[in-house]
Amino acid sequence: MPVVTLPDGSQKSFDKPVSVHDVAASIGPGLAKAALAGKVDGKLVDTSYSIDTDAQLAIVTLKDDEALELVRHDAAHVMAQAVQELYPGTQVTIGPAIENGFYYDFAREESFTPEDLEKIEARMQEIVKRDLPITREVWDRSEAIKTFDGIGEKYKVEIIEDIIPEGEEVSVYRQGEWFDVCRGPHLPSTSKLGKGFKLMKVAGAYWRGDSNNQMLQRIYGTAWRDAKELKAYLHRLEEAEKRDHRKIGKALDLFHTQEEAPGMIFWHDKGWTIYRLVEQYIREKIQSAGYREIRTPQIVDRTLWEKSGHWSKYRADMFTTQSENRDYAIKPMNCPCHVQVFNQGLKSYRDLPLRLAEFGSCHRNEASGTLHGLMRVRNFVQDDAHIFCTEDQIQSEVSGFVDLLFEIYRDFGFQDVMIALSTRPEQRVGEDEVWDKAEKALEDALNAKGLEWTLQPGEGAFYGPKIDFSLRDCLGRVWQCGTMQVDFSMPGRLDAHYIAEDNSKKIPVMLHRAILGSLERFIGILIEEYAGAMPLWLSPTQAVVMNITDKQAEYSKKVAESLKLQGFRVESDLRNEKIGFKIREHTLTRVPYLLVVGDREMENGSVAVRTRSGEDLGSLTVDELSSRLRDQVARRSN
RNA sequence: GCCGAUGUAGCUCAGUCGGUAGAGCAACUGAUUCGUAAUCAGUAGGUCGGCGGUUCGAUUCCGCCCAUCGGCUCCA
Repeated sequence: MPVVTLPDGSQKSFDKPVSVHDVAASIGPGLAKAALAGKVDGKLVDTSYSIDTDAQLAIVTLKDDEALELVRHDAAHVMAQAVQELYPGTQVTIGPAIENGFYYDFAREESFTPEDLEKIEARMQEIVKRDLPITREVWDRSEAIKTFDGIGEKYKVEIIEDIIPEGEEVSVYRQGEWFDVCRGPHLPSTSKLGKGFKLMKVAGAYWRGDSNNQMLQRIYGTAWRDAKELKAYLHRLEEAEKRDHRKIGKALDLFHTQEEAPGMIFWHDKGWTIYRLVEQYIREKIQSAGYREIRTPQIVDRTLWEKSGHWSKYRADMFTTQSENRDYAIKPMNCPCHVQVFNQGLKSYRDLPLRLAEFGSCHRNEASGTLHGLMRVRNFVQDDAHIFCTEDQIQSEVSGFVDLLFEIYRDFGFQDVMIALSTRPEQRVGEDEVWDKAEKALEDALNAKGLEWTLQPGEGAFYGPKIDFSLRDCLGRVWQCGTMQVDFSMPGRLDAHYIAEDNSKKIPVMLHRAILGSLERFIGILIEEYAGAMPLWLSPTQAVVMNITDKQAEYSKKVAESLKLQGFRVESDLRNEKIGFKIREHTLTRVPYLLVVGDREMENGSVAVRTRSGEDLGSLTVDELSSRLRDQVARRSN
């Protein structure tokens, strides 16, 4: 005799167990048709789920966010069915819903081609049309293993064997002839998938994410409530692709790369201007935060890397060179050198915390397949620093760092920062009590700021826990920028010590920290964030003075010169072109201010000001303009 | 590194079922001196990513390599 309570508080009682679908039908035929799933006491279930005790029930329809996930998951199943119908012998593995869509990993000898994707998509549409009921079955575990083994699905067998404990039952979803092991829930039938899906790309993916395993073929798709939402998503993607820093970098003449130096950037003057501005800004920030900037060698004898532990662990990823029978490594990081600086002269506890910063150029021989524009390079410069301190100072240093980081991110206009705390991995150095203390220090610092963060257990470095701060690129890909890592290992390995208050010799803790991370990567993200229209303070060219006819050439030069003397980055465009042509060109290269001078302006000593967004600010005197620019630069506003 | 795709003029791209290639923009020359997103005309520009093979002949077909793009793995 279940009593079902609906979200509006109304109750319905039934004299026997009822399915979610039955309840929906008892409310109305429209709802029965729209019902895709149910939420029983907060748990998402199929519409066929039988309610036999009193329960809270919400009927899930396409309007609900949960439904979108079901749609995506079902799209994966329908795709797998389509693939297996079209390409017999292909084995299925796993196929989850993901952000914006779904994927399914297949094991098949031949590769899927773009034409195959079209065929598969067409077959999916057909399966949707067939309107196959999707039903849940419960199988005995050993029976399931036998069945999947019998049809040659060895990956499925492995999944059942590994994921489902012996003695437990296996839930299987069936649509027509096709069935798959799945936790569910699923839509009531394939037609509910509708027309809002599209296959996007094929990619390789290792079985179970392990590069020692066989490589499978992953087909990615996107799925939405309907065709209209799909179209909107595809449009958003197109727009996002226009922000790609590699495209903008070329279009705005910021940098280039070429075959002869894979993963390394040729910075052009405009891009390098941005780079220097970013670096100079950070330099000022860290100076007032009590850091001392140093500079250490790029090429260092291998013995130092052996001592630091990098040679044994990362040798393959280091560029090396040799001279006069000595082996060297081109530094992949600055920290061992910073310890050398720390080690010069006897340090006292009074010297701590000692914060050593360096914009050091590092090289890492990243795997070729991982390189990506400015985001993943082989030569980069970090806004790197190492803080030598006592264990007791960790928390206040972390706290101060987090404040500085957010102040800086704010100045660059970033709001959406993802924070993750990574704790002790299985293989590690250091006492557990020290780990406890360090992890707690990091956690407390984050919580004290009221920040949202996620925990990544076991993901810390072998030498200590860390906090990572990540930003997203235009396509939503996440890139780590800031970092704060506690290190109990390296100072000891490299003989760093200080004299404590009690006159004993102690090893300092070292904090590795960066705010922007790689300047290359950070600038890539900046370019995408602003779609190339950098805020005034970072614009390589802040204004262009353009004349209407040759008559105003001298005056234009004078205006440009005067602004340059005041410290602004200004160019003049005196070409014999129509004013519309010049405006178009400089608008497309995202110059913030376009200063037009004709006879009128020349007469009254002004400039006609237009912004890159097309706004007409009317006539301003050069003084009025420069105070406007100065103010905007000071506020770092866009 | 692994899987797949791609590589043609400075840029964006078309093309050749094997007979050494084209457009638009940019560049250059000339004309035009013009008021807020493209003035007109002309000229020039390519070892068709690299190396090798097949062929009378390869940018096109085959092999290897390099780079790029999308994923996977990795990221001290």
